[in-house]
Amino acid sequence: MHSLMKALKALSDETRLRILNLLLERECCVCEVMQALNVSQTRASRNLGILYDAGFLKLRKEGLWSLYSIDRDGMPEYFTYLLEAAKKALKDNRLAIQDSERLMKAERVGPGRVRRLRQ
Amino acid sequence: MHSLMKALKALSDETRLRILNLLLERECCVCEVMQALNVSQTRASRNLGILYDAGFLKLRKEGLWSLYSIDRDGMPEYFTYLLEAAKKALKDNRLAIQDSERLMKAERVGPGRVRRLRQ
DNA sequence: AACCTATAAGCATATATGCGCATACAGGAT
DNA sequence: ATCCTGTATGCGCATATATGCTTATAGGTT
Repeated sequence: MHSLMKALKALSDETRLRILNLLLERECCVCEVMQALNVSQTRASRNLGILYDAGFLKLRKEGLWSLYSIDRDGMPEYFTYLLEAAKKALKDNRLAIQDSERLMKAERVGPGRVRRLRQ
Repeated sequence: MHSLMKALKALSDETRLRILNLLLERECCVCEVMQALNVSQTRASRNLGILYDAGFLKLRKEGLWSLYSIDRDGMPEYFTYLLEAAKKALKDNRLAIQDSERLMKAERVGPGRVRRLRQ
């Protein structure tokens, strides 16, 4: 039950649902998430970490980048039901759609260069 | 997304998962829940209310009793996935099994008489 | 009417959560 | 080695959450 509670807590947050929405499309690094959601680096990293701890994500390091993706093989069977529910609920969500669009334009550069690009 | 978040928040609590476990078996009144979980009246009532507000339960009044049950027809489609996940995760849970056993012995009497029965 | 009884709601309090700021850490480049 | 860059973490603060105690409400009984 503890694992389920942790998973549910992890999902019951707007930021993290939005992140999940991105990762349901493809693997992302922290800097892509922060661009797509338009949130701070701290916020992106923290919430990815929470989803990771809950068991939804796996992490792959590539040079400087931390690449997160959904850990379909590693997670308990019943997590799939939770993902399915999230998928259904996010399908027509305005915010989630916007995020997905911004993800397409996002570049794999970190906060430093993002800051510069914005000026 | 707001509805999903509310649903997930409602489920991400031990007391409420235990309550859901009972209601997956059958309709219950508040006093039966408090006996099965061995918690205070306030706690049983509050958490039933939270599950109700989130959209999982329906309420039927019968005399003094408030009878809560899972609202399969009234809830959004994707809630079923959440219930399915909870069901799977609770299946072998020690606490949940104990609760179910105590539910069988519970009587449809409120806190007043429960207190007296215990002496 | 007065009195029980089952449930809900207000209030106070302890604990948990989310976030930004600043800083630490680690891989690459020079 | 130093410097830059992407990510993670400690700290403090504001807000949210869960719970018990007490009180209110409403149906039943006598």
